[in-house]
Amino acid sequence: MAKAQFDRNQVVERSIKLFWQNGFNASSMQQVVKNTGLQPGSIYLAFGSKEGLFREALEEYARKSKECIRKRLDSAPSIGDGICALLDEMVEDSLRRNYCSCFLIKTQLELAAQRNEFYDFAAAQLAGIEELYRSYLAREFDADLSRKRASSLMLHIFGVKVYSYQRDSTARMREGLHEGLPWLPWPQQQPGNV
Amino acid sequence: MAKAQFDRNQVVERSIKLFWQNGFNASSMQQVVKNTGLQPGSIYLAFGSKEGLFREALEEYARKSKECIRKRLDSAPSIGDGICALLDEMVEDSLRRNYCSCFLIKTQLELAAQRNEFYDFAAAQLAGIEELYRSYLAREFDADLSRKRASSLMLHIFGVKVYSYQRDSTARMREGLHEGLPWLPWPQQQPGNV
DNA sequence: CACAAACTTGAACGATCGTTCAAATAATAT
DNA sequence: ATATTATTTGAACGATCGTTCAAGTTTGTG
Repeated sequence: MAKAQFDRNQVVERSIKLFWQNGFNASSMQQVVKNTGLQPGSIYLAFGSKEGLFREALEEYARKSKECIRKRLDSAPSIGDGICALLDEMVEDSLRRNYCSCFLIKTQLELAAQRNEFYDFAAAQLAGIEELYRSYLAREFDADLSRKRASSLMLHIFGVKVYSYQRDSTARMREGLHEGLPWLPWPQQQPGNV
Repeated sequence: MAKAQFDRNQVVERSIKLFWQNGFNASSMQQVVKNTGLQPGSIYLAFGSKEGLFREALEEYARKSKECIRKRLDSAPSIGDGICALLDEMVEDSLRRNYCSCFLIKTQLELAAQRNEFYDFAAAQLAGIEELYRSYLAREFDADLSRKRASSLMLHIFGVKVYSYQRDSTARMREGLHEGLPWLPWPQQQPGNV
């Protein structure tokens, strides 16, 4: 018997890129064929359907996203510092030429009307990320404040993931983040201001 | 010569509903035919293409959105009160069974990868809305603070438009908004809390 | 009423969609 | 080496996509 000849992980990675960029509906299986180098039959044998491939891509993206947050917060001198670093990365990310917001958010907005499994999954994962932040904040603040600040933080993160599409938005985003999240230990006040 | 027999405005309104709900790609012209009652030929004579109809729908949505903001802020006792009322409406809106976020934001996220005219239009309109808030805030705050608070407000609005898809999110959103926008004259502190 | 212009109709078009499957090929077991 | 099984191939399928257009109908004009 022959083993799988292709690197499943690489196929999933390239599918993440495609689906993340264009969304579910605007990504065709023919683009998948082109981007992965696999033939239709191989894809369908391995993933069953377009939905199957999308599911695996979305799950992998969510897994990596949470892993990334945990790593950052675990390695930071304080939770606040870690969150500042994460927010700063998000703002920096908006400068990339092919900025793509967040795969989970895009999936939720695109597929909300159909209320399908992907919408539910994305919602659950985003809720999981809020819970992740809350649990970290709970190490430094009381339960009530942790909950409130996690909510406020999520509002800002969602905001950044949309605001990033605006032209020359990085400076305004940073200002807005400082305004709305004054309890975070921002590296330094922007010089010569108020 | 015969005049147009159908109500163009009604067709645009129904197209807004369809496109807003499902997005550009997931809305088919056959659904438009079904929802408007018009035949394909009539639609193409009046709007030229799917893009043409979408353009008119998006433009009308943007026009009404800005009008709605102006009305609210003009009729409020203060800018802050008006903004609170608008935010409260957005939070309330998330309880509707067919909540659809914001047509401009959804369009931007869906069509960003193609960098087409609709993406540019949506971005410009959202920038216009931020400018609208800034100009109103400038009546009560100095230029620098108005700019910062308009940015912070937009981050929160974008945040609400995404966060609203989360289950039972209204209470957490309200908390998050109070946390992040403490300079607004919120009607009353939630009772029996901190 | 007759004519012309405006508008509606809806079957049909080519393109592309997601998907299938019989045949070819490659890898393993005997 | 041979048989068997796993995998790949890629042409082709039916469905649906956005769109067209010749024919039919309605409306305004003279």
